Amino acid sequence: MRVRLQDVAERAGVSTATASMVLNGKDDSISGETRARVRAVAREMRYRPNVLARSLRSQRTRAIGFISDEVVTTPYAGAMIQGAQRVADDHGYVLLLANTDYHPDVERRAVEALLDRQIDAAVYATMYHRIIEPPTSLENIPTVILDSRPKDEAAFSWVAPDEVGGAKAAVEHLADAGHRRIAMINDRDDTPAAVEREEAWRTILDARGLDRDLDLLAYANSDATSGAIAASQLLGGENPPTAIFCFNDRIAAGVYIAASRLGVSIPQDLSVVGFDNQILVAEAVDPGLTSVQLPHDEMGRWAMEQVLRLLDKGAGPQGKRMPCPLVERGSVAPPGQL
Amino acid sequence: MRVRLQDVAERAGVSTATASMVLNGKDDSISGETRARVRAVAREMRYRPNVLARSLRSQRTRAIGFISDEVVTTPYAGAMIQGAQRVADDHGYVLLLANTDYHPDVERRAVEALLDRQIDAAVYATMYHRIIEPPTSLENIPTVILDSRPKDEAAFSWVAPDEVGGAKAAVEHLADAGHRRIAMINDRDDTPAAVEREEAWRTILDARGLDRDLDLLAYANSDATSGAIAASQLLGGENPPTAIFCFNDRIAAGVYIAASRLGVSIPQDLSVVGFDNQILVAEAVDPGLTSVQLPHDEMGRWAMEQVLRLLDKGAGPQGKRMPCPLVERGSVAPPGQL
DNA sequence: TCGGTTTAGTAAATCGATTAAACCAAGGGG
DNA sequence: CCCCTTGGTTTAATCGATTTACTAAACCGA
Repeated sequence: MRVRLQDVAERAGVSTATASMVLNGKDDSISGETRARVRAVAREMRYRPNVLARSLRSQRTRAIGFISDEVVTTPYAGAMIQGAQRVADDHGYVLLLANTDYHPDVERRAVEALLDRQIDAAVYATMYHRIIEPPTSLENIPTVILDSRPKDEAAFSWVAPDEVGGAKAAVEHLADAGHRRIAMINDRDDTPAAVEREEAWRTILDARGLDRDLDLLAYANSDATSGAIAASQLLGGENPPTAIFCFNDRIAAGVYIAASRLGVSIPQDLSVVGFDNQILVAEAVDPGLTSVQLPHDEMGRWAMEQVLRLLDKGAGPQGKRMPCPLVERGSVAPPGQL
Repeated sequence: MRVRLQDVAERAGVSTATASMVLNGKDDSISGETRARVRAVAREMRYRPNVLARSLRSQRTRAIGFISDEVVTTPYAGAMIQGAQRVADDHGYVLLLANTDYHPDVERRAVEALLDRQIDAAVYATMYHRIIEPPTSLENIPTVILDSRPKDEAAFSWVAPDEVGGAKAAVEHLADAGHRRIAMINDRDDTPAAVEREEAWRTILDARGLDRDLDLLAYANSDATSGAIAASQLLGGENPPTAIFCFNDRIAAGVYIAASRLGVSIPQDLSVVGFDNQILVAEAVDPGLTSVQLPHDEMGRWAMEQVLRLLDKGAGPQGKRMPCPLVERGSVAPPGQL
């Protein structure tokens, strides 16, 4: 059986009230002697407060619900949880995990379960950047959206990647290397990530006065096989690009495959930039893939820090675009002298 | 303010005792009429019990601590959490996350924090298979070790990959394809994974009467660059192998890189099998990498199921080796006719 | 009609803390 | 000598449920 506050109090010859005050630092009106005795006994008996009882009384649990659509299949998500978890831990908070499986009913049940446990606040995370509408029951507690944006930006705090900034950096990097025909293989889905990255690509091409033919844009599903098909298409044209900016690293891996089959060598004949900076992919290909990093860890941290801000300062909702730095490896070089 | 049981009871004109019994199905001695009324009122008022209060009274929280050394950086871990989480969820349990950062002090603090919250049981997960000694405070509650084995196998339940079985399958697959010179690139660390996979490789070579020269075994760190170096070494010998079994997929990616540089084509001139079946890597290379899958999801499920078994049947500790299936892609073919 | 059993329900204790209010002794001021 | 602080501590209420022990009324057979 665990040692209770009462056990400590008895052994120290005081009431539980006194013991409680001493151990919680509210000991202004407790004599130094008693204070020392209680502390000594508590340590000696290895007393640890029952958080359940404390929370019930104080109406604060120091638990944060972490709701996500898929928990963690990709390494994507891992870093987000990790970032959030660290910050929570540093402040004596604990994370309560739940997932929605992309299903409204499951989501409702999961959120209820968390609220039943009286979580103080929640983080609502998604596996990829999109526009969402969290369950209304979350409006009653501080909630931060992680890796997406809410339909109603005034209702929730949120943090999402700065897709435009990241994509611009990627395309500018290629332009700076001297490329004039920079293609893009985008994802087929109509997500903010796809839309904004493509828009950024267009913006830079125009700003730099570079070629922007129709046949410099191709679409693929987000996997290597599909990426290889799109790449063969681009490279098989009559005036092929000298550089390709890919929606993600898996598509970029497909570009490597297509290039190798066509006898096009990277980076001499073709430069490639990916997105996501998935170490596993970026370092599995040769030469290493230059890629834009999604700042999952930073976003996770920011989300939790924002939760804490909302909790103690009662600050208002806030949105944040997190910068996406370019990570250079060996897949970019000046265009070949054809 | 949330609706309390008392509110329901008042509205229904009964005592909280009655309301509690009705809502918990202990209503043998409650009239059908009262029963119906209480239920109706509860539904109408959207009553949800306060789990904190219930847990305090009943001494059971329906919360399971999930302790891991790194939480989740690799996709490895993701699947383990996922598997465990699903099972927990199905049984009305919730996961409380904590990590140890491979540091005993952090671990102690984390475990204390969980115990303070009165978790009913714990899962102690690691990012890779090794021999561990969980903190003694966990011996007081049902604890299952996930992806490792305890020093004292009688004290804890555990589940770990069947390394030997998986590795044997891989090497046999190569032998079945007709290879007689099957090399292995192993990890340098002295972990169960490395030891057991190498042992399995030896066993099969001997059982099949295949070559087992010293120069068929190389070591590398677990990344592509290091794998490439080891592979060049193997392939540059005077009597090079026709197949390589790699400790993991990242090393296998290195083999691809080395092969491509040496003009050795896969699978015509060289067959490759990896370990881990990391989709990201296995599908990023061309041809796709045949690899042994680590059953993370299954292990996660099993661990949680075992936790539940320990909780309600009070069963004794148990160990389990989870099979590692071989996933075939395109990296294995019969040896070339040199 | 009486003791005994059912039926239907309630009062109060309990889980383990926190905290507002009350209490008591000592000392100082009028 | 009484009142008022002040310091030091305790009493008791409270958080929101569960559960044990108990009661009141109805019923039942002899």
